[in-house]
Order: sequence, then structure tokens, then C-alpha cells
Amino acid sequence: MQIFEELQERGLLAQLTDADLIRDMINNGKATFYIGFDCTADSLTAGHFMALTLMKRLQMAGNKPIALIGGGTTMIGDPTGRTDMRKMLTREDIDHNAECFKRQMERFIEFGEGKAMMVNNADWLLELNYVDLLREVGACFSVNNMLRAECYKQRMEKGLSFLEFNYMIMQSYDFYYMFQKYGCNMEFGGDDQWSNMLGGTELIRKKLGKDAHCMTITLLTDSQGKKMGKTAGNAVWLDPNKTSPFDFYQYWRNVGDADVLKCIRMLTFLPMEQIREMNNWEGSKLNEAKEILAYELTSMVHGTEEADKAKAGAQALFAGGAGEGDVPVFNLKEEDFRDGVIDILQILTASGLTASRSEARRAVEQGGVTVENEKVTDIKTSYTKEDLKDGILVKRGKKSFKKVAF
RNA sequence: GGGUGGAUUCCCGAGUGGCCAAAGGGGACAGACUGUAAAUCUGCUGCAAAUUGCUUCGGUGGUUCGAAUCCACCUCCACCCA
Repeated sequence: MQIFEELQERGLLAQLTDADLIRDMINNGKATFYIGFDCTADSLTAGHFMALTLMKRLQMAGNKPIALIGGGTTMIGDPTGRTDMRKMLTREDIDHNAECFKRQMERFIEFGEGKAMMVNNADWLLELNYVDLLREVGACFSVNNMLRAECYKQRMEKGLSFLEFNYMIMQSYDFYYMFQKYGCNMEFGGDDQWSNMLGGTELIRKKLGKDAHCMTITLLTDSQGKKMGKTAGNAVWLDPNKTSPFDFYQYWRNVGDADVLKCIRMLTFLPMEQIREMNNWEGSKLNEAKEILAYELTSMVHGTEEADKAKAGAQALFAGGAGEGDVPVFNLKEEDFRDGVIDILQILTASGLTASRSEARRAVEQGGVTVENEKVTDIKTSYTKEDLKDGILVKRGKKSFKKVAF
């Protein structure tokens, strides 16, 4: 099966400028494509991960990827899909984030001579001259059309600054620039980027009279239509210090029934034959699919060793406590103790299982806290350093665990 | 530049001198039921040394025994006019 057909079967393709032409190019390794990543945080997220896998799939099929780090575009801020303006990041923050992105990407994609390349649009965007840019590029954009673009529509009600309005132009300029400099003939990205991407192909057509193409991949949404890769508004990070491998595993282990197969198709590299067999799984059988999904993704992001640990830990905790397994351990500090003892509220809060003592209190009062599988009902329950010597298993709710030790 | 209307807790949104840590909804969290799913029901949702205290209603000052609420100035936003 060729790459285009595979992407199609995996449900990844959303919109394409010219399907036949793109099929021919990527199936025959003729594409030099780029995907842009704005560095608004110091770690990539599960959302970026899908773009990385796409890059990898296409690279394996012989195409040449360019990972574009948005050091310049992040200075502007993409208004797409947002109802409020982004926080302005400083140059230093952006540089730092770009550096973090770079390190994480190197784990998935092979960069180097004749392989993938990584570029940063700060290198060309930041030195642009305003008037020159307006004359050269600005003349090619119709404000009327831009205002009709889906990505600005929702912002028209709440207010869109001129700064952000220019984002599309910057992104288009990137494509235009790389088309000339690196022979980049395609741009890929999330489906919400479609209008921004078309801006680039338009610009290339107008300025150079040549055709460039773009293609979007389906956004990974759950059965309720919400973007996946977020818990309680917080992103699922690829950085193990921000989202532990165990939590990462658990996130995917917990996706809804309706979403498992979609995730497996879109995110994993399991062969299609194997995925097709899973297509008719239903009911509790889907739990197996969830385990597969979680394991596959965790091992891709954090390595098989971490994936094994997460899986063993999860099985021990949920499937009836056979063996302790590997649960994230939290070590208390001297200052957490008062008069040599520590109460349950402090344990919960210090270990991060709850955000505050008030929240910890509620959790205990509602019967949501257990220590070593015994329900804790008294908020005054305290522990000595001796009790904590070998670590105790603290459970908050059904799915949050920490082994707490001193 | 002129006019009008706004800014409330994670989000939406009520509140126009004390009864306000602030209605209602959403989300999140916890409990029951389950399959670590969904749906449903219940509880809960500022912080803390917790029948009490402290900090919050865009910002800074002021009036008052008492301010989310009244006044002044400022910041930001929407709409209309230029």
C-alpha cells in the first residue's frame, strides 16, 4: 500500500489543494514539505505529536520533511481557533522554547544531510523591512478575502488586533521563502490551518507564477468534537517532566470507547492489517485496544522501558493489586513535616495529588482518598517519618496515584 | 478624536450599598453504577491553623460604620460617528 492510500485509510487526510497531484508526489517521494510549529510553550504536546508522525510517515516514504520552528511567527501569535489574544512572549522565551522543541523533535525525525531539515523562521522574518514587505507581499493579499477566512471569523466578534491579523501573511511568507530557498513545494498542517496555508500557495502563484500545494490533516477530536490531547484544559506534554510517562500512558488508556480506534489509526504506526482486525472490536474488548494504544504511544514518546513500567504500574493498580508495579514516587521534604509528623492533607498537597489543602480536605471528606488501599476518612490522620520509610501508596480518586515516601 | 455600552471566580453569566466567597449554567473534581468507557444520579468547586479568619469582582485613589455595587482618574474591549 502506498503512503497516500495509507494516510487516507488512517483517516488523516482532510483538505487538499489537488488530490491527484499530491498523491503522485508523495507516493513517489517527490515532495519537499514543511510543517510549522509555533513555540508557545517549552514542550511539544500530544497535538504536535500527530504532525510529527505525519512527518515521519512521509519521510519513510521517501519525501523530504522540513520542520519549521516558528521563532518568528510566535512573535505575532496565531489567532486561529482562539477567542482571546495570546499572551505576548518575549524573544528570550521564544528562543528557549524553540530550543526545547528542537531537542524533542530530534527523537522522532531523522535530521541531517539528505534527511530532514529544521529551520527557524525567526531567521528571515525578524529582519523584514515593513515598507518593503508591504509593497512586495502586502499587495498580494485582499483584506476582503482575509476577513472571510474561517480563522478570523470568530475573532471578528471579540476583537482581533492588527498584530494577529498579520499572522496569515507571515505564514504565507514562510512558504514563499522556503519554496524559493529550499524547493519546498508543499505545506502540511492541522485542518484549522487551511486558510493560512492557502495564503501561501496564493502568494507563490501571484509572485512567482508557480504552483505549490498544501494538505491538511484531520484534527484529532473526540466523539464530542473536542480537541484531544488535553486534560482539564492542560495539554498532555511530551516532556516527561511536565507529563510523566505514567500519566501519559493513562491519558491514552482512558480515551472513550468511541475514540480508541480512531486514535490507533491516526497516531500509531501499527500496520493497517492489524488495525483492520480491530475494527469490529466492541464493548469491553475495547479495553485491550486502549492498552495497545497507550503502550504504543508511550513507547514512541518515552521509550519501551518507560512504557513497560507504565503498563505494569497501571495493571497492578487497576487489575487488582498483583504486585506493586511501578507507580510514580514522590519524596517528601523535611519542611513538609510539623513536629515530626505529616497529616494526610499535607501529603496530598505536597505530592501534587491535590492543588491545595482545601481541595485535599474535600477529597478526604468525600471518601476519595485511600492510603495503602484503606479509605481515609479523618482529615486529621497523620503519619510519622517511620510510617513513610518504605513509602505508602496514596490514591486520590480512582485514577490518581502516588507512592509517597520520605 | 467624539459618543454609547462593557470588564465579576476555570469559562459563560447574574448581582447596582450590609442578608456576598458572590445566583444559575458549563467544565473540572469526588461518590454510586461500570469495563480505568459512555450515559445517568448525588456531592463538590477562593485560600487557610476552618462554626472562625484572610484574600478576590480590570487598575489606582476616594466617599462611607460598611463598596463587586457610589465618585474621580487610568487601562483594555465592543458598537456607532470621524
